[in-house]
Amino acid sequence: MLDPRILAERRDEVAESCRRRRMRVDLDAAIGAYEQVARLRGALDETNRLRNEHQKSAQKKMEPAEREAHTAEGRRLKDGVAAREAELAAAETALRGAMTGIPNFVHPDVPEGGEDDSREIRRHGEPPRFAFQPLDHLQLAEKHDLLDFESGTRVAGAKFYYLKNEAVLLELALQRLAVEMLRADGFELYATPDLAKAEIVDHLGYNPRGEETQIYSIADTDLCLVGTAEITLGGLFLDAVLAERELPRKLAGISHCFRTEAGSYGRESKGLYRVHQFTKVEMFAVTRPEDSAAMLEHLVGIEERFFQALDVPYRVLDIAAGDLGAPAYRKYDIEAWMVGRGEAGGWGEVTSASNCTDYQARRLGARFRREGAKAPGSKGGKTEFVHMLNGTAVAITRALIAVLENHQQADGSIAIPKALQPYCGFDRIGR
RNA sequence: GGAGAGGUGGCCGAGUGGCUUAAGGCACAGGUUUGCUAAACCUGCGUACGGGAAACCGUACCGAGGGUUCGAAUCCCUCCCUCUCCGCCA
Repeated sequence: MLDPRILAERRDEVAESCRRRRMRVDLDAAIGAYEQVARLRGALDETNRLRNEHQKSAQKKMEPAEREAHTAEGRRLKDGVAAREAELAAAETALRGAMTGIPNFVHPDVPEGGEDDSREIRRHGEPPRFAFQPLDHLQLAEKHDLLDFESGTRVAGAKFYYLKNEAVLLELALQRLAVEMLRADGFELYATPDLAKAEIVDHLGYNPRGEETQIYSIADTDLCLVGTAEITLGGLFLDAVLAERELPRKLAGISHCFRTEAGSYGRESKGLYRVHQFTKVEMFAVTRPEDSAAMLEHLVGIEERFFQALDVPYRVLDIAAGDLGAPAYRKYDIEAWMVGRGEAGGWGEVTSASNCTDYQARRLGARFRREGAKAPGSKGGKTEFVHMLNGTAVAITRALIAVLENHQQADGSIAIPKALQPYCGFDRIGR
């Protein structure tokens, strides 16, 4: 969420950001709602002040008639307070509604346009050339008995699957490789809840309910199945006030991810590419405002090192404004080469790293106190909102596609990248 | 799941209707003093919003939400959470 005061001050910038994102948002309604809230809060404060004054004057002996008049006046004041509180609550609800539709600012260097306008900024490795007809990951899985989509469909529904045999060990190996790399880089390791309260989901900028939602809800509770550990890692900082010397915080979280994939059936959704459940190791960082840009580069660097270790060709994209999520100020995706995409292979998204600046932090109440400022318990310690970033270390299903398809051999076997071998315990699938 | 006890400021902890818009202590910050280490004393010390150049002033907040009352940390109701014991269980 943006700060309504900042919205009022920098209205034109926000309007520009909405234009670049191709979103139509009524900014003036939000500004008006904020002014209304401020006005009503002032009125409530004043009414409360009168009421407090009135009560203090009652702390003495009074004649019955005087006492009665005083009591009547007290009732009147109380009703006034209640009425203004109701007005204020309604206005605050309206303001929240207006503000949640407004996306974050956009970094000036982010490319204009939509999905197809993202800018390729780096490329590593070359798509493999096979002297034989390569198979896609579904065919490879069939050949080596690695996946069971049919049973997944029968037991849980379309787009659910079972991993089997070496695929199971590869899932664990990919997790372990990612976790070891992150630990070496100073990340704190977490295994996180797969459910979160709708309120937390909302605070991270995801929409937990409604037609378009990507999020599953648990019936008769206020819980959601998380779409990413970004939600639960971010939730760690609910109403937190951190010391400056604690920053940056770098957290790695393993979770299962659940997505309804509403409206996405039939689009690039072959096999494991788009499924309702997968396992992910997520990176989450909390920084001072001046450090978030460098942290975004750092997160992408880790993602690149991971795919280099898997010996998979990839490219890095600076995502265009029209394709950014509402909380993201800037986003880099990594696309790995996938042999099975399109006619002759293609790039498929495997990771995504976003700098959400203070957009999520404001809603979560995640702040920090500068070193110069006084500690809690003493005077004058202004707090500032932290910046929050997230990035995929590894989304197992998509990494699995890339590994299987890129490392298939002429004899039909699949070579396992060296970096994974210590963790999975084999160097080849098949033969 | 059953039974009991609790949730007060960064921490500990007092507080059963107006004399507390939260005592006292710890921690923290500034100062005074004692020729070391250290201690003693004084002062200050929550968060958010609004007003003010500032000193400061106003309002809200004692787990959350309702209720009673002219007045609630304090009484009533609902919910959440924590702890102890029992049961069950991976």
